[in-house]
Amino acid sequence: MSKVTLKKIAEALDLSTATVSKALKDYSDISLETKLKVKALADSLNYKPNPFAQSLRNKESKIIGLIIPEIVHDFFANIILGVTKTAEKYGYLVITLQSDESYGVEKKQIELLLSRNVDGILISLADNTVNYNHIKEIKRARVPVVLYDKISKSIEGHKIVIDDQKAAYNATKHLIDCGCKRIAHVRGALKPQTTIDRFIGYKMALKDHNITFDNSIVFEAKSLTFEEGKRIAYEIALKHRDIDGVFAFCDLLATGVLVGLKEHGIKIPDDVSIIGFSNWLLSTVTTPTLSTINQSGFQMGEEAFKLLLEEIDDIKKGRDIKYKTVEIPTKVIVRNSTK
Amino acid sequence: MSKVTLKKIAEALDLSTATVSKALKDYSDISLETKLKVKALADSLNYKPNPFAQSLRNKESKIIGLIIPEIVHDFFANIILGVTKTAEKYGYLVITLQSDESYGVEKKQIELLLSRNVDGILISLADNTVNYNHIKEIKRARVPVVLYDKISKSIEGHKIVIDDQKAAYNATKHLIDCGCKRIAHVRGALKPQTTIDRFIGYKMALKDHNITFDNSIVFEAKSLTFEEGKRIAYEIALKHRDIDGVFAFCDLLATGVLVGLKEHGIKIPDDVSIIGFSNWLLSTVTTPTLSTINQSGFQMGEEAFKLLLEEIDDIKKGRDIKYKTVEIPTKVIVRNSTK
DNA sequence: CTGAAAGCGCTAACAC
DNA sequence: GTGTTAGCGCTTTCAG
Repeated sequence: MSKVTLKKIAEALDLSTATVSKALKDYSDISLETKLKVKALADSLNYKPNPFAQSLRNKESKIIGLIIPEIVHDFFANIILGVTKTAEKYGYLVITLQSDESYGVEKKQIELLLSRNVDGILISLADNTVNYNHIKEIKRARVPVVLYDKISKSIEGHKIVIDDQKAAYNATKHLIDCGCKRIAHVRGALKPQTTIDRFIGYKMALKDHNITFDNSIVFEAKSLTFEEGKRIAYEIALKHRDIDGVFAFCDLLATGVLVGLKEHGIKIPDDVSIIGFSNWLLSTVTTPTLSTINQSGFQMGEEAFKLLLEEIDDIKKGRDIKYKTVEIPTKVIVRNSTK
Repeated sequence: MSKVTLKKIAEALDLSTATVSKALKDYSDISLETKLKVKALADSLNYKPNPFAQSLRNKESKIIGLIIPEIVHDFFANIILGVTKTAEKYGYLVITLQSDESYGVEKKQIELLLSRNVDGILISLADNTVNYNHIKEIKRARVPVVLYDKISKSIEGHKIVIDDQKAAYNATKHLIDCGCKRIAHVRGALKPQTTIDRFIGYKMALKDHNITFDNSIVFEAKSLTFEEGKRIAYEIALKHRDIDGVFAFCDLLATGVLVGLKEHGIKIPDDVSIIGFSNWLLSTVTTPTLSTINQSGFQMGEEAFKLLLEEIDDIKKGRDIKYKTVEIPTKVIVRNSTK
């Protein structure tokens, strides 16, 4: 059973390939009769256009690239899902690549995607990416790019973000609303923008509620791990018994803090309230369950793809584009670690 | 800056496109001098062959499809990672699709991948897939397929699996080695092969160690959730106080059981030892930490891709293939929920 | 050692 | 309404 092509259908019907092609695409200058005949045969032969030929001719692959820092991660996995499901709906397929949070890998993968002529690229920048030549490379190749989640202000283009400052503000405010007076923050490493923004949101909330900011109860996590959260909890238990609230950079750290404090006989939430960030699966299984900030990866992926598609269409039609930054809403999820 | 093509290089060097093409591919019938000249110019012009044209000519896309029941899942996410990283190494890119554990979606996605002429497909069957016409469809299109994780014995082809019976046997044996005499099993739904196999392994271990099997302490989870684990724990706490060990189908259920039993004042592992399955992140953050079975998704993905590549090559070279089933080893991870 | 030519399968401008 | 033609960019005989 060799492949059925336009030519075969044309020969069988004694038409030209051009007519067959147009008939299948419902061109207005083809007679109804011919269209019917052609479609009937194409159907019965189960004709499928050859995508290689179409791509060559149309100069588009209907495939986009998606670069993710880390696939095994609830939030990013949901982004993959949002992107692929939405793309599918619009006739696009997605090639997913993991950058391992490395600038070097990220750069290589962009080249790889470009060399395969993808129609667009979705990328979340690695934490150690400080140089944007690789992104400019994409622009130079006139391929649409949309930055999502970890973006850079110094790059022009569509962007999808969450408002980390606002989310952190709300998390901290929730602790304040629970009656906390002395609220610690467990932050991430110094550089990434998300860390900085969540720290800023935390400080703003304190200020707006007349709580003096005290840098001695801001703890920098050396790694975003459960163990590191526990280590910091020990420090709190030993040296900072007056703390009555903790806002942690992410759920894994928060879980470590929760378990670590409990080991020292500190009651959650009676003695200390804790809130995390991201709404990972594990925040639903701790005892008590962990309050957190929900950020919908699916929605972010969905919006990211839609913006990319918009840019693809704009470029195709030669429209000029005004770049947008879309914000995905976040929400405080109240569970039992805050009262 | 319009695209540089073979033709441009040929004209610039006053050669034919054929010669340029061959020079770049180091054909033996091209003079060294010409090769050097061509390569130098191609390099300086940053020539990249047009993949659409190559695909059309060579009838291969260098892209494979990967169908996953559920992306947001530690194990499957690791499989994606193993597949894509390995594929990348061999010059292939991966299109990932989620079947939502649905036969209907799975079937559609296969058609989609086939219509895009992928060079091969990797698939883990949805739990409710009982009909294999869609897999036969792939074979009919002469596209290589490899089944991984959730396979079917009635399909011919390469397969990658873990030995669920053996793994469950070892999990149960570990409980026995810990001194447990009355071991419950929290199983999954009736049908999927994994559920059945883990149940069989459990029974075999009991038998080999002279423990009488008792169906009244086999609990069927209606869903693989934390809450369901808790519900079953309550049942155990109320009606089966003599149970001193629990082997759960997966870590999420095990975590529910652990928390549920603790709520009833049952000490883990002193009163009851618990072991889960899959080694999810959450098994490292429970109190006590959860013993479990590790199954390497990365390795499974890696092996799956390699087998697929083997089949692709075999078909290309017209070799006949003898189908293999590769087993990925599992390991008992001893943590603090078993003693 | 090099090149002419054919063709992969499809599309679109243009002619009839 | 339909067909002719001319590619898209690459690879591979086969002839010279």
